[in-house]
Amino acid sequence: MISTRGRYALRMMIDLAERQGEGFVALKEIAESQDISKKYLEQIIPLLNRSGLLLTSRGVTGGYRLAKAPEEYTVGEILRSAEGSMAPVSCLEGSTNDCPRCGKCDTLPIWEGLQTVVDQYLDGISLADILRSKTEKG
Amino acid sequence: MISTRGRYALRMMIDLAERQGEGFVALKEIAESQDISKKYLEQIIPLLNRSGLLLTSRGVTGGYRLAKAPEEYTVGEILRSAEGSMAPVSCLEGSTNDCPRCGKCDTLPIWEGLQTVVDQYLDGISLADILRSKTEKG
DNA sequence: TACTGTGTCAATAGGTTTAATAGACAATTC
DNA sequence: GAATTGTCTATTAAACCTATTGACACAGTA
Repeated sequence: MISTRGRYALRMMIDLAERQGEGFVALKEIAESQDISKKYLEQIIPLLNRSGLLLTSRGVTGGYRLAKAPEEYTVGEILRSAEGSMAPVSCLEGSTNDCPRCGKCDTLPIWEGLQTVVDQYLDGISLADILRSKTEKG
Repeated sequence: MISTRGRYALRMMIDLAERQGEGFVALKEIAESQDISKKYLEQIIPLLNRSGLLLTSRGVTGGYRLAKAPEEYTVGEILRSAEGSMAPVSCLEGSTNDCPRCGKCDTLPIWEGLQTVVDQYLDGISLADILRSKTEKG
């Protein structure tokens, strides 16, 4: 289940992608246009920032903008940054599997396959794809 | 993220599938062989039972067995029974979407696609498939 | 320089969920 | 009727989710 952290992060990134060329956009504007608590978004931003997804400007004319072109962001990378991990089970988080049953686990291959399927799907969608389907629809 | 409810349920169903022909298997045996708290499994069983996945026998020789052949169970159906829902976002739970942003939501198509991909993967694996890959491995 | 609007960071809190544990009760067999 | 099984309800400790609050740092502008 994807929490509001990931969903809000994605909506914010889409909003910023739509406003490319407007320079830095204040968080207040994003929060209002997306109808999300600004204070809560504040907590999500560091998660995106430390992955280098955003550019920041401080001061009265400050705000955020995308660090790359919309084509270069995948939904998967955004969600993984915000959620910390998209692993379907905890033993697939991190680089090593610490589960004591790991060697004889009958279900592990299922979770590994699920993770592959999910990652392939989410990494196959870019921010640009989302903008494209928006203009097609409306 | 799949919780222990779903993971334990799946492991229990695999255990029962391996013991087909042994008649009714006591929960105590399953809990011990899978190293899962028997009392916790007790709570998961009603979730599987109300979906008709198990046959029950009470009394001193009682226990559980599969209601169908292993080929007829999919991993998806077991997980959905135990977890309640495999929807990636809450607005896709249930039959109607009550989200007020539903009509203009840019991200909804992404979650719908994710759900489709996940369901197709999980419903493509049967308990018999899991037993098969076990014997192949050793 | 003082002011104002921005981002940054830490702490807190209410609610829900998770993962159990415990105990009373019901059914069945020997 | 004693023992062993399943069934049901309640309780709990910990974690997590979803914010909210407030103090602080920074950068333009008057």
